[in-house]
Amino acid sequence: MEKHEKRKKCPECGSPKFVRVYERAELVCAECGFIIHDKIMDMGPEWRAFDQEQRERRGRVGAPMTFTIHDKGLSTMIDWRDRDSHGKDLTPKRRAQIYRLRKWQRRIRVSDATERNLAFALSEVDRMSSHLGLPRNVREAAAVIYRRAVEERLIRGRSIEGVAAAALYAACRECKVPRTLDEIAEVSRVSKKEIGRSYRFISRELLIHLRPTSPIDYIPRFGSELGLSGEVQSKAIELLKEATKKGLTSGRGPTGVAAAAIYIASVFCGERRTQRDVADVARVTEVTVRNRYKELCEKLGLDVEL
DNA sequence: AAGACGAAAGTGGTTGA
DNA sequence: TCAACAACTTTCGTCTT
Repeated sequence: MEKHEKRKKCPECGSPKFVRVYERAELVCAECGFIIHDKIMDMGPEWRAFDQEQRERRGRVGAPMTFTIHDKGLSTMIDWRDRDSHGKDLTPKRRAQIYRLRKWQRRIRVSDATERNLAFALSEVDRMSSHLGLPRNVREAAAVIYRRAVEERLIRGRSIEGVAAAALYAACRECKVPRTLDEIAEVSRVSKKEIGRSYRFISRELLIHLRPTSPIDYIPRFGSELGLSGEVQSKAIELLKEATKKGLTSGRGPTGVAAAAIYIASVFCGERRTQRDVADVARVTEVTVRNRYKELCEKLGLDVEL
């Protein structure tokens, strides 16, 4: 049995220890925090089954269905070549028939405006996700939210891009892979302001109630970007749990708090990063890092020896 | 020379009348 | 609709390593 299990090793530090973070769809090296694989939720199609039992248990059949293609990837395309399945030319009569079929398929598939808009919106979601390197499950979640928004007729008067970006923002938070409004806005074609407005609107109308983003959710990403070990990240999370208990995080920007925790943890574990570096990945200023870090030190009674 | 620290003024968004 | 407000940023000068 065990022979088949090739021990994976971290490409960064060679450690065989990993921490699985399902909610974030990440496989994180326990030693250095390197993100091995951010798509562990996407385990591929179950196209093959090796015995009768597996065949019966197989959950999905056929090509995988997805919410990110406007017709859920289930439509059949008529080939554009005028050949039959053997590659022979079609008779003129047959060609005319196929031509008419193609015409109707086009009309049915993306005929009305809503279908076309949906297709466009979902391609936008996909484009933005690619830019941000988001795992597939987040894209699916965003697509589901967008579809619901369409069904509830919430798009009228709002831009498709705005709502698409808002759906993605919501999906990120839902999946605990938060991105800031700024980050979304950067890869979007609309302003941060509009995304925020759309987000508030659809989350109210669709009754999506998301807790305010926890600074803890930012730790793996920031830690990884700074090349910090799992040890530092655990320490930072520990710090943040303490801080949350004492109400130090409410009313503060989660990225700033996360940055401060990372900074403290990095110093603590002898893997120091400068305030500048930490501030950069968290997209806040050094001043904010300092202020949060001062608060944390004082109120948590930490002795800081640098 | 680079990083840390802090004061002071400015910015954009929320809130409550 | 507007003003007060808190969080955060920008800028800049000083201190520390």
